[in-house]
Formats: sequence, structure tokens, C-alpha cells
Amino acid sequence: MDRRASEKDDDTSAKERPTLKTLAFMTGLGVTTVSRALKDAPEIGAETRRRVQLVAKQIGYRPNRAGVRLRTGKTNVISLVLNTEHELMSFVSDIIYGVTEVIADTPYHLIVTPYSRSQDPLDPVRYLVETGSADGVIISRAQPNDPRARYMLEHGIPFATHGRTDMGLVHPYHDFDNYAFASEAVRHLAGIGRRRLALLTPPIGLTYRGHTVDGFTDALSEVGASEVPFNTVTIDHSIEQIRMRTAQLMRREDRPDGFVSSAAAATLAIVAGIEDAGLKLGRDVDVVSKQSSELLHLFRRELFVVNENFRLAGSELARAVLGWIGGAAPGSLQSLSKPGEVLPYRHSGGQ
Amino acid sequence: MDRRASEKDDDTSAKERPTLKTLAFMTGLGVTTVSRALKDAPEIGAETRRRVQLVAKQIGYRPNRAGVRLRTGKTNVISLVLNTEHELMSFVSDIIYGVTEVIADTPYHLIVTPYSRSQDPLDPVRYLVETGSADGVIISRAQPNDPRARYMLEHGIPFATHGRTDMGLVHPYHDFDNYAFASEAVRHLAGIGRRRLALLTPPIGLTYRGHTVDGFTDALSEVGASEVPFNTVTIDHSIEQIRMRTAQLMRREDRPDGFVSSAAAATLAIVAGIEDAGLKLGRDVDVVSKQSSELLHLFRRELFVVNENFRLAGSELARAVLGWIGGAAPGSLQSLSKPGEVLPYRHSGGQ
DNA sequence: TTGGCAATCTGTAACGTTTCAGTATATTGA
DNA sequence: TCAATATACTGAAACGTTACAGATTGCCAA
Repeated sequence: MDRRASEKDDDTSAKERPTLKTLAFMTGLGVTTVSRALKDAPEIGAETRRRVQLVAKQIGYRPNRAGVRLRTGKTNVISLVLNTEHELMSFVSDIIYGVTEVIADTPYHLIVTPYSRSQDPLDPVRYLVETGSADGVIISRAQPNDPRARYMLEHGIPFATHGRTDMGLVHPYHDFDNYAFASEAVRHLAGIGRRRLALLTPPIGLTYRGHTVDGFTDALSEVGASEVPFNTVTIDHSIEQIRMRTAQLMRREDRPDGFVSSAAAATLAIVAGIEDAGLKLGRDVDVVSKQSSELLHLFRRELFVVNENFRLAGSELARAVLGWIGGAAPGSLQSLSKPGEVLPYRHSGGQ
Repeated sequence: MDRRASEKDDDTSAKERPTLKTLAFMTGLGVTTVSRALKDAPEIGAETRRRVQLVAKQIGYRPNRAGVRLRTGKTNVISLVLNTEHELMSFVSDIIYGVTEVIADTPYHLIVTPYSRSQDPLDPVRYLVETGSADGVIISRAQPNDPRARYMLEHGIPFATHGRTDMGLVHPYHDFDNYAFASEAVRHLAGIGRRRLALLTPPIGLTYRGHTVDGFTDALSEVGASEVPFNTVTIDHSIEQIRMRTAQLMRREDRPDGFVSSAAAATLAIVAGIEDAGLKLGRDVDVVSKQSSELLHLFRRELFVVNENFRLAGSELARAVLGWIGGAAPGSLQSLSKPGEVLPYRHSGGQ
């Protein structure tokens, strides 16, 4: 009853997974010929090629990944490297879906490689390279001088970064235009009469913090508004801390009448802080916030939002890495996503 | 200058990744002996074993995954199977971190295997089993009669489900006690004088919808409150739909004075719908909601929340799968997470 | 007729690992 | 002394794939 024990060499009717040997036996060809026929090598006769591919399709042949990987070193794996405490929730979810969307009809698998605060961010990357665990890597939280990007360039492994670096080295990236976001936000606030603005920045050390700050200050002087420093917290701080600092700030004489916030969750905290101080959103102060899922307008209708699409980022990053693996020039695999306009509350319910 | 071309057999000083052959050469032993020494096989002399392990550590030997996988079939991979449109954002993020936390100090990698609405949920699971791509699988959105669980049991691949099944088959799972959540929520609402309650349920077809509904109705009759049917939407519906249906419901004569909601995002929509109808949360109606990240209390202070920890779920599921792979009895790898008490708003800011 | 060449196809080896079936040496029992 | 046995180690084979270096055939030019 047990059909496990295979009959040595002739796998004629075995229920095991078909291999090249199976195909070779069925077609009467050699294993080498089958292998080449399946990958459209030139020295295989047209009819033979068709015949092999037909049989392969019929019996549902799928190349054994371990075999390929052992022989060629090709893993067919893309690794997404994530920080386990500081990524935005929606970022993780959306970027994964974006990546999987792109690799769905390729042989690639997505593996998630985490690292925590206590680790050197280089650790996971080093691991991947040393063990040859992936053909391509996606990293987030890019820094102006990013040791991970440098390391991967030195070791010749294709990668893409979410966010840009600034080392004079060229590599694929996808980024959101945070300069445009921040400057548009300032212009919008100025347009509704706000003149004393505070910025809740991205975390220190990341490239896009610089872009955001630059957009903010440039637009500030353009419209003739002034900045109220708000440097004690960033969007990486806890909700409670941001809330407390905001409340402190709003109880001061020289409080801001406008905020620009780089993340939705932080915006909740800012608003809570504003209200803790007894002030009212839309009357005493206005807030423009980035968001990645369309929820802020439910929170307070007075909020202004700019949408950032992380799913798109995931897709672009995946495309970039695959492109590099496929031999495209790294410099041609860079993309910058422009923010849409600043959106006010729009009533979508009712009848 | 190019040191790529290796010198055939004697890898004495090559900068390539060390293999068993490298270790064999360095120790003067055979490849077989080295292999066994590294896995503490009994027929290796104590000193030899120590010596081999020391050298292995020194030169940073790491077994080649492809070699192991090809020879033994062991992949050292856990696959997390996710629906690309209906998982909660926070679920994806947190469960991934929970899983990676547990497998961090094991040789396991986590791969994410997505499937979309248009696909049979069985597809990704079938793929994993047929291609032998993973040693263990984690699936979410368990159904009472779940073809995926049945399939994996039949094919003997270890797995764990987020949520329970109800097929008389025993397998590892982790679940949140949604019966307790719903009944506690009802009791809480009754305790503050609410008598006409509506339930926004989990999606039709999932096991925990039944648990939630049962907890809700049992507690209703226990406290002598009545149900206002709210069956046209579930938490899988869009924010806009839930909002619209809620507003419709709240404009009726026989509107509810209390809601129980199974997801935080849906709760935002419910509140928006309530306010669309011109009613006020906390005065005209109260809402108890589950949430997985502590943000709802920032949204409206009048909300009551119960926390569900998805990171814990991820850890438990990973532990369960690893346990099963390690030979533990599937029946011993089931866990149920009890909800905490219903939490009112607590002011945490200010001084 | 013969040598050359293009077009197809094939066997062998190798990637790194584990398992199987040994071998060599020392130790024991009688 | 010899055989039996335990201890410690080893080579060869195999997992499925691809690359290398041929083989075989037919055809054409000289």
C-alpha cells in the first residue's frame, strides 16, 4: 500500500514531484536537453523545445529551488529589511503588498528580515550578503550617508532604498517628495492666514528629514511666515511624548498657529495635545499632515491631509530591484513620487 | 589581482564562504566527520567534536541552506499566508513582528505568501505544499470548515491558524476570545444604561464572527437588552459603506443607543456615521470597540476600547508551528488570549 | 571521396549537504 | 593467540540543477 519507496531510477508513474529526470524519461531525451529546452536555449530544435515545454506544462513541472540555488547561486529571493520598532504600521503592511504585487508573477519569494533597535542596522544586510540569502534587498529609512547602501554596493548585491542617500553613489531608490510636501503644506497654511508654524519632523538621521525641513523653511521665507521651533520630538517618539510636548508648546505665549506633521499617528497626538491645552483645531490652529491611509479626515474634519502611497512605494522598489538584477543600470531605476494637493475635509457620507 | 578563480580543490586561504570541505581541510578530517561533529552525533570523539566546533565558530561557518535543503528537504522557512485586501493594517505589521521575534534565534526565515480576492484561498497553500517551499505555514482568517487546514493536515505539513476551525480536526491555533470580548462589551454598555445595541461583526464566513455574535446575543439576554440588527455591513466593508449604513441606521426611529465594533478602523466609520446623523457620542450613543493599537482614545475620548495584541498572536503562532515541526503534539499547541477589561478614556497628557 | 561545419543532442561533473556502508584501530574475552 | 566487538573515522552516492566538453548526424564544398 505504501508507494513511498521509489524504484531507484525509472520514475515512470511515481507520484513524487517531477524533476528534469522525469521529463527526460517521458520525452526520451537527455536531462541536459530538457533543461535547455525549458529555457529556450538556441541549440535546441524548435519541435523538441515545444514538445518538452508541452509535457512540462502537462505534468506541472516546477524547477526545484534548492537545486537551482545550489548550482547557480541564484536564490530567487528578495529580502525586505525592516526595523521592528520604528516603521509605521501602515508602511509595513502596504509596502509588503506593493512588493508582492510585483513579484507575484515571477519566481521570486519575499522574505522579511527584521532588526531591532539594539542592533546595528548593518547586521541584517551583512547577514544577507554573507550567507547569499537573497538576490536583491530592499531597505527603508535611508540615511544621507548610509553604511548599508555603501556595503551592498561594495559587495555587488542589487538593492533599492526607500528614501534617497547623499553619498555621491548611485543606486535605485524610491522616494516621496517631502520637500514638495512640506513647502506645499506651508503655503497652504499661509494661504489661510497662518503665520507662525511648527514642524513635526521625521526622525533625526534620515535623509527625508532634511528634505522636509528644507521644504518647510524655504516656503516659510517665501511666504514670509515664521517658524516656531518644535525640536524636542519627532514622529518616531511615542504618542504620549508628542502629545505632552505639543500641549506644553500650545500653552506658551508664542505658540504656533499652524502645524505641519510628517505622519498620521503623530498628528493624532498633536491634535490631542492642542486640545489638552484648551485650544480648538480650525479656530486657534490648523494642521496639515501626511497620511498613508485615508483615515485622518474621520478623526477631525478640520485637518488638512496629503496622501503618501506606500503600496506604490513597495511596487516601485520591487520593480527597481528586479530591474537591477535583470541588468538595468542602477541610475535608471530611481523614482520620486510627487505629493497630490493639500486636501481639506470632504464630506463623503450622507445620501 | 582577481582572486575569483579558485584553485580547484585545496581551499586553503580562499576568501570564499567556508563549507564543510573547508573545515575538513583545516581540521584534517573527512567531510562526513565534520558534518557529524557539528551536529553532536554520538560516534564522534569528544575532543574532535570540540575542535571542529571551535574552528567552525572561528571562521564563521554557516551551513549552506541550498545544500541542506536539496539533500534533506528541510527548508528552514516559515510561510505567512496573507490576504492582500482584507487583512487589517495593524494585523499584518504586528503579526510579522511577532513571528520574527520568535524565529530570530533559529535558522528559520519568514516568507510572506500573498493571495488576492480573486484567488481561491487554497491556492497559496497548495503552492507551498506542492513545491515544498516551507516547513511550516501560518494562515489567518480561519473558517469553521477550513479547506486549507484540511488540506495541510492531509498533506502532513505543520501549520497554525489565527482563529479556530470547527471541523473536529485538531491543529495548533491562536485565537482571541471574541466571545468574551463581545459579551463583556454588552455588559459594559448595559452597565451604563444602554439597552438597544447594534453589533458590527467580523466578516461572514470566519469562525470568530460566530464567537462574536454568540457572545453578543448571550450577554444581551443575560442583561435583558435587545439587539438592533446591523447586518448589511461587516468590518471588511469600506469605511465609506460602514459610515453610510451607520448614518442610515441612526436616523431611524428605532436606532440603537450602543454599538459593539470588532475593529478600530470600522469604529472610526461608525462614529463618523453617528455624527453624520447629528447625534453625539457619549450622550446619544456609546461605542465599545476592539483595537490593536492604542489610538482610539485619541480619536474620541468617549470611546470604550478592548485591546487585542496581534504581536502576541504572531509570537504564539510561530511558537506553535515551530513546536509542531519539532514533534510536539498539535493539540498541545493551542492558545486563547483573554481580553482585558473594557477601558474608558484615561487622560494621559497634561501635568 | 573526404574534410569541414552546422545543427542537435548527450554524459559527466560540480554546487554543499547528509546518509549509507563501510574501514582501520584499539580493546576485550576466552 | 585469535576472534569478536566497540570506537572513531571515511569515501561514495545522492538530492536537482546547470555548464562544460564532447558526440552524432547530415550536408556541402572541394
